[in-house]
Amino acid sequence: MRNEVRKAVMDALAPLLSRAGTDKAALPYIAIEVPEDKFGDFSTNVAMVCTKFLKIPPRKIAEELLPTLKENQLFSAVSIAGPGFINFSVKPERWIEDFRSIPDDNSEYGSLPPVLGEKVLIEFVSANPTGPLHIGHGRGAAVGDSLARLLKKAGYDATTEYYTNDTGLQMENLGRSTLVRYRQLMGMDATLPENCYQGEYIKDIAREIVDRDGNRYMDMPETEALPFFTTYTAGNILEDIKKDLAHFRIGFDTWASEKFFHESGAVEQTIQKLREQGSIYEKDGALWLKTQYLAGDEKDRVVKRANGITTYLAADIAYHDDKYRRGFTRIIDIWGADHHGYVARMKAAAKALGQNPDSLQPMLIQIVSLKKGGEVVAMSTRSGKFTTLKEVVDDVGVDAARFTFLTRSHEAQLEFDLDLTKQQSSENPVYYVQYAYARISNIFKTAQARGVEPFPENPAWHRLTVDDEIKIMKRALFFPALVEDAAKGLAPHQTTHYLVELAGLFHKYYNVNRVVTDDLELTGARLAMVARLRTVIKNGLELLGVVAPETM
RNA sequence: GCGCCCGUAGUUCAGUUGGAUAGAACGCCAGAUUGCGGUUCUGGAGGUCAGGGGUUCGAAUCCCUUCGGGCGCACCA
Repeated sequence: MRNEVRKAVMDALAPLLSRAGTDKAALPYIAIEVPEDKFGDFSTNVAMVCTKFLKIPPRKIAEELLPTLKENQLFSAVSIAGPGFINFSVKPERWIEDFRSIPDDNSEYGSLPPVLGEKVLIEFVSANPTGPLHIGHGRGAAVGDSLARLLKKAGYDATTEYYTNDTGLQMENLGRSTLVRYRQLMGMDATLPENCYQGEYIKDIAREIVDRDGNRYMDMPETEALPFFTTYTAGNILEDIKKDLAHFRIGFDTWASEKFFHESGAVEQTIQKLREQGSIYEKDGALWLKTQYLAGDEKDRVVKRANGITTYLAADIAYHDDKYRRGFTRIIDIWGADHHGYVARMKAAAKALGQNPDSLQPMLIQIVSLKKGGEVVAMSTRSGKFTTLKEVVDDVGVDAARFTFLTRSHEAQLEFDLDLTKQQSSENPVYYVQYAYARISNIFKTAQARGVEPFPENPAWHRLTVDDEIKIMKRALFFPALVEDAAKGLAPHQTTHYLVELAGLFHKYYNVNRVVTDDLELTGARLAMVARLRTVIKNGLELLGVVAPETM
């Protein structure tokens, strides 16, 4: 529908453009919006936006467009208002005509035609296998997964990936942590170094090794035992991470490993390539990437240390090179907000690799603060004192957790209220939306119990005259536009707001209107309507990875 | 000290690449509700968009500045 309005506007604008001798490629973005009710169904700022361009006052442009727009059969009314807005009312029969094309069988709806020439990679979570996922990872997971669903729905070729940092100094620290705990369990007087991982889960893993292999590693020198402990611990933790993610309904299309890029020689090759090409130079025995020159970074960054060991950044450059080689044209990296200093570095890397830096889109997820019993729960990472994703999900459930993570823009800090999220009442948006779905499902059960034909061949659409019915149909029909907007804006949280609004319209309607009545014709029409509403709610929840329940 | 992000109703947050009288939920106040299924609905109060300056037809949105909060400033990852 919105696209039809856009086309009508563009068509009307065409003569003015050719008269001015300009083509529409140079045109600024023209908004087709859904305004407040009183202004009609759609509005556009086209006249204001084109003022500078055409050197004509906004109201004058609007007046020139008006006759053409009024001829369009889509509209029942077109008017100029305020500084130069053009407001449209769409003919009621056109709304119904469009609305009836929504499937009434809960099937696919809202998918947009394929976007050609774009291949998107979304990398997210990518937590180091040094400990369990915490609540912040959960937010990143929910955002990344929902974004992937959204982009796919919007017609993009999108792939999800998890990058494991399974090598390097932190991995050694991890292995040493387990080794020390192991020795302690074997009765040895060993103390855990500062830079080691203090969490209880390390002890559990050490205990597993004791049960498995007994004292086998006690006599070994550390250099010999360490690799085993590192590999075992990381593998063990990664399995737990995968389990937690699976339970949170997060799946990845592909898994990438830092170790692989080192072992395959890709890291060295990439460094070599960039060095020959002039983006890397040598200073103080180390190799530096010109991040300052390439992307305005504060300073240049080391990719290979003086001791010959490559840095994390080096591997990440090789990894991103690999992403581009695999044919991705857009690379979305979802990171914690504490990585913002890393953005310039990777933009520089993209540029050095010969790519457009704009094709790399890091999304920084702001922190989550946990609130319990009205108080904010303190969290610190390394010390092992943090709330795990698993704890939260076990407490509030997968649906509520996912939905809550997606109620806020990813770039706003989020307060996660455990008590509220756990509550199964209308105060909790996720239940409010799910309840709307369950209610509709129940209406059909009622209809069935009363022997009413739930899907009449030709619903009497003209019987749907209640104000709220029209509102519901219009809002439901906005769904494809929502998919388009949210995908374009990388803003999956818009889906939750939309669903809450849609559910609100329905609850209000339900409260004053009965669907199943003795009036069979009206009943048939209303059933046809709520069936289509159900489709939209289900497909919306699907974008969030939240279940649409038949019963609560 | 330098850099990045943020500051919107009592609270948590939206605000569609600058648009019409800044919205929602929760909370609060007042009411409705024997009905398909409970966890329902209606109305109301509530704002210096942190403060100040600028850009223009028009600013919560863009620029400068002050204040307040978060984060980052490694040859760690």
